[in-house]
Amino acid sequence: MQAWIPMPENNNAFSPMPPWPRTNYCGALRAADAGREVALWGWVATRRDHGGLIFIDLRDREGIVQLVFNPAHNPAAHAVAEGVRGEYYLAIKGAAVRRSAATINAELPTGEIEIMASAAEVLNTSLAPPFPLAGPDSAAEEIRLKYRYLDLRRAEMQSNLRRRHQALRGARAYLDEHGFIEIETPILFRATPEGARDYLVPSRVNPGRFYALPQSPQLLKQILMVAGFDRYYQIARCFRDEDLRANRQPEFSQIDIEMTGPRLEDIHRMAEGMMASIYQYGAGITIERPFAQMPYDEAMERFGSDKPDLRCALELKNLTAAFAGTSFKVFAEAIARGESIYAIALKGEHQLSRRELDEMAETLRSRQGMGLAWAKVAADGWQGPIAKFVSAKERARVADVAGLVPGATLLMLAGPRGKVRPLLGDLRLALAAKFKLLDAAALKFLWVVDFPLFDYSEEEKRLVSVNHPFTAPRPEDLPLLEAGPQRALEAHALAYDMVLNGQEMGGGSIRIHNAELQLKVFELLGIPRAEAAAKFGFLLDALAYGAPPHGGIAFGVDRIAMMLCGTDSLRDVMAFPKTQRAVDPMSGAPSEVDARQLRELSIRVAQ
RNA sequence: GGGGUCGUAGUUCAGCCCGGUUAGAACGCCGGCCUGUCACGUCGGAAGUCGUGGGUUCAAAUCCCAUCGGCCCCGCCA
Repeated sequence: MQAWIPMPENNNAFSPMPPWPRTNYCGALRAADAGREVALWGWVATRRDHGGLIFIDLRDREGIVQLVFNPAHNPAAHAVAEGVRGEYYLAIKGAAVRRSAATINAELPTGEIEIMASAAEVLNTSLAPPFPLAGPDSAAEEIRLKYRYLDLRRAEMQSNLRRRHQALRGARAYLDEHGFIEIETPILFRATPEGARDYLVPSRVNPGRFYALPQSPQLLKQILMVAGFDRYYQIARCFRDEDLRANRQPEFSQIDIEMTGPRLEDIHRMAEGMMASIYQYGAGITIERPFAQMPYDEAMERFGSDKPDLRCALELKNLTAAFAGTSFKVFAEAIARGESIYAIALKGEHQLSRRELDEMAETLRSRQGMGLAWAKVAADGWQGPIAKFVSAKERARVADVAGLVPGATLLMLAGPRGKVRPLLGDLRLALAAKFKLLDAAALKFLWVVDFPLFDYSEEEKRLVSVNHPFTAPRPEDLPLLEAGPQRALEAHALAYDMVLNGQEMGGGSIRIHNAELQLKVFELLGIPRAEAAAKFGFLLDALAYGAPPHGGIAFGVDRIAMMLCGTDSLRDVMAFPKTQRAVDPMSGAPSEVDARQLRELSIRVAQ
């Protein structure tokens, strides 16, 4: 960290306001502006000094424009340009003139004109930037984050953040138009059980007590429905104290939406309309509606994922029945244990080498403890290590189920269905990437519906919510909730995810608006009535006062921005993200604090 | 918490396997020359805690151990 900034040399004429107003953005000038007198402010992108003539590319948020300093035309301005360096901030005046045919730069939107400078002032000097600001990112991420103000000057980051802004404009425009009211909810809220680890904030005036930063405004938006706002939205900041990933930051934004009395299709049509507006504003793309819909069970069965990427036609095949009675020991034993055999069949044009197959099998064996069985399908039988254990009858049945043609490669896994399907789902995506089966330009939207209400946590030895504990079950499944935890696992939820190209864009549910049912769900989750009353009493109370049926959805703003910008990293669509260890290299957060601050908060740091 | 990978001028990287002169390149920076460049050109120059600490060795950027940091992944997280 720099202890002090070296005093810039020619800064004796400090003027807090530019000497003249700006008439145009540099990058917004066009051929049609030729002949105008313009006044510009901007950063020096590059300077090309020909000894006499000096060219400067001046940059602002709209782009760059070429300035020409000619000593014969204006010696004073030329003298200023001689002393100028990269990232100096200049104010200039001059005439926009059409370039001669030979000097037009077709690479630049402003390339048909240039500015003959008649006056120039240095509003601020600059140290030499620590990394190049032109072109794509060419510096380590740590350095980009430390000098984020410079990184954000780059055209790519300017474009990403503006696209994100446009996307949010699209969301707001749609929601405003459809009667949704934007309401802010507190950042200082209370810790609740379930879900992710909370960020805690100590209370000075209540020693020993803590606020929690909201993981989402879930409970508050439900209470706003009880309060009668009928339709609510918010671009909400959410906080989760979990380990980071390329697409996970400790604080992130959601478009949070709730409405009173919706049917499932009301929410879906609304969300599709909003997404269409986002794509229209954010990318100028018109997306097709309504979106396709697929039950969770089907998604898992066909694609091994609850967020299938439909850009790829490859599907999983259930071969359990085809191998019934097989003499291949591994499969026979799996079937005897009640397990399943699933497979992916690659077409003949997608060949894997023996080495690739072995590596794939080795990865599955070492990481998952699963044995991959593979076979290449020839006209007269199968080839591969297991071929000799498979009878002609079985081959025929498998060929039928999996639609095998000669030349195909069959990749099979045997094991518990809950394990085999997701593994093959991952394999499917890896194969799709390897053989370039994904159309990069396609936008395959999908609603995944009919999620299970509960899952069983081996770790905690209890039921856990698949979505969150406020998700309503399907009405026809209510009796299952009364029949104990085992039967409750069969219950389905009125929950849905919006999936785009294999990414979860958003998800939501119809909520429980009945206090008794809510208590029942808490009970199934192993939360005793007393604890529920202590931690969620305010919600239960609210539900008891004429709470209307309600439901909603929340979208990941950052994910949406990533899709729109075509980047794989959240950090490229956030202005000030944190590193994988949740540190901000620019400000140094999180930092130690004064002993006095800790004392006021009644906090002692354990050694 | 675990696995992988990277860390060498301001920046991006080579050198590391196989230890041995003065640790190189490009871009950037500084200075000279240059009136149509747009990644200007050209001549010259400065610039290094080889992440840090320890060990092995006559000798370590290079081999070993530990540690810190970036990134990716698993766990975790919807």
